[in-house]
Amino acid sequence: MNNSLSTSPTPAGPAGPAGTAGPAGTASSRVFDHLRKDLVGGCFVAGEKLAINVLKDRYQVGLSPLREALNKLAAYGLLVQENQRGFRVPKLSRDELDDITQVRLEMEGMALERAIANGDSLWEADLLAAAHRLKRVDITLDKGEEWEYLHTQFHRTLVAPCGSVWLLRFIEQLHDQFDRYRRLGPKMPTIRQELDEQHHQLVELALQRDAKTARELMDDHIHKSYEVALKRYQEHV
Amino acid sequence: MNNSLSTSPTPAGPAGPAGTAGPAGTASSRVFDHLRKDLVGGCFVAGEKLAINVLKDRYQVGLSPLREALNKLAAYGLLVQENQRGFRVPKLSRDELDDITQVRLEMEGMALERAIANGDSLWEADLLAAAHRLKRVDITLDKGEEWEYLHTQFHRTLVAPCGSVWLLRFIEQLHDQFDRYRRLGPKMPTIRQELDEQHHQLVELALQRDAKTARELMDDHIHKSYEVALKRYQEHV
DNA sequence: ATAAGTTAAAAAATCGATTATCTTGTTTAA
DNA sequence: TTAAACAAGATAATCGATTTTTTAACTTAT
Repeated sequence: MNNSLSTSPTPAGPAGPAGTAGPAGTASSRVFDHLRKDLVGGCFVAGEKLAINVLKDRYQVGLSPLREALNKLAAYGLLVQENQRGFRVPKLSRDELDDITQVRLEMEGMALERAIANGDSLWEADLLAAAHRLKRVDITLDKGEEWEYLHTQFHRTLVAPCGSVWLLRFIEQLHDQFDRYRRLGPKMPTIRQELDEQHHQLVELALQRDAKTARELMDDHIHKSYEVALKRYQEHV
Repeated sequence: MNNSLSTSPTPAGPAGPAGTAGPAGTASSRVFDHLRKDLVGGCFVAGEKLAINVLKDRYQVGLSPLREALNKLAAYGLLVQENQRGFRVPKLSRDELDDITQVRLEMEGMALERAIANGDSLWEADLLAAAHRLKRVDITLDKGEEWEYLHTQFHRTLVAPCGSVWLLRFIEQLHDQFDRYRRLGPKMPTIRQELDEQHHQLVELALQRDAKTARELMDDHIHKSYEVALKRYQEHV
C-alpha cells in the first residue's frame, strides 16, 4: 500500500493485510503507520490526551521517533497539538461528521467521474480484483481488520486514475477522518451486505463508463456509510 | 492568522505582517512557520536536498525541534521525506501546476458560493477591510512581503464563512502549493493592477450576494494567476 | 576497461539526559 | 472564606552524544 505520507520508497515487502508497511524502514515511520491505524480504528478515546511515556512503551520506540510521528499525525489531522501540553486525540462532533461527508461527496464524485473518463483496461482489472477480494472476506473468520483494509483498497482503486494527485491525497485524508466515526463501537458494519452490493454495482457502472449513474450511486454509497457513522457516533456519546 | 497546523493557542501577539506567529511558543513551531514561509516564498531550489546541519545554523535551533518541523512539513506536502536519506524540496512540474489549479478551481469555487450564502455582515466588513488594506500597499516601499501576506489574508477572508473546516484546510494547503509556482523569480506580480481590480470586483459581487457571477470571476481570477505562475515556471526551468 | 567488493567519511536517525513549562496541592494573606 | 502565591511533582520540549545507514572514493578481479 505505502501511503503517501510514509517515507517514500518503502521496500514494498509482502504488503501485509492491514496497511502496515512490511518490514518498514525507520522507527519513526513504523510508529506513524501503527498509530495512524490505531487512531483511525478507534483504539483511543476521542479527546483523550496522549501520554508520551505510555506510547513509548506501547509502541516500543524512543522519544525522538515517537515525537516525529506525532508531529506528522498532527499535520495530517489525526491529532491535535496544544502549545506546550502535548498531543490529544481530536474530539468528534456531529458538525464535523456532516462537514467531512459533504466534502467527501464533492471530491469523490469528482474523482470518480474523472477516473471513469481516464481509466484504462488495467484499471478495470484492478477494480474487479479489488471488489472480488472484498466480497470474499469471511465475516466469521475475519477480525474486522481484513475487511477494513480491502475496503480502503477498493475505494482507492476506484478513483486512482482520476489524474489528480492532490484530489487523491485529500480523499485519503477524508477517508481516515470519516472512519474515525464509522469505526466507533462494534467491528463489522451491520449492513455489510448492502454496502458490498453497492461496491459491485459501482464496478459494473465503471466498466460501462456510465459516469453519471456511477456518481449518483457513489453519492448514495457515501450517504449509506454516513448513516452508519452517524448511528455509531450517536450511540457512542 | 494562526495557521491551523501550528500548535493551537498561540498567545496571538501583535500579529506581525508576514504570517509569523508573533513571539511564538515552542522552538519547533517557530521553525515550522519560518520554514513554511521560506518554502512557499521560493527561498529554496525545487528538488534541493536539505542539509539538516545547515538548517540548524540558519534557523538557530537544535536537531529535535528542527526534525519535528521537517516532519510536519512533509506531512503537509511542502517537503518530501525519503526513506533513510532525509528531506528534500519537492520538484515542480507543469503537470502538478495544472493539477493544483484544477482542484483550486473546484474547491475555491465551491467555498465561495457557500461563503456568499452564509456570510454575515461582520464578514462583509472584514472583506472590505481586507480588500482595502491590500489595495493600499505601496509597491515602491513594499519588499513584496506585505502584499503577499495581505493577499493571502484577503483570499482567506473571502471563503472563511463557507462552513467547512476541511474545505478551508485543503484550500489553504493548495494555496501554499500554488504559490511555490507563482512566487518563482521576481517579487511583484507584473499584473498586480489587474489582480487588484478583480479583488475589488469580487468584494462587490460578494456584497451583492451574486454567487454565480462571483464564482465565474473567481474562476477567471484563478486562471489569471495560473498564467502568471505558468510563465514564472517556464522562465525558471 | 568494467563491475563487484571494500572502506572511510558524511549524513540521518535514535537514544539518554537535561531543561523548561505546566499542574496540582498546599499555604498564606486579605 | 476566598483568592493569590508558592512549591513539589509530573510532563513536555530540547540538547548533546551515539548508533545506524548511506555515499563516495578506492581497490581488486574478471
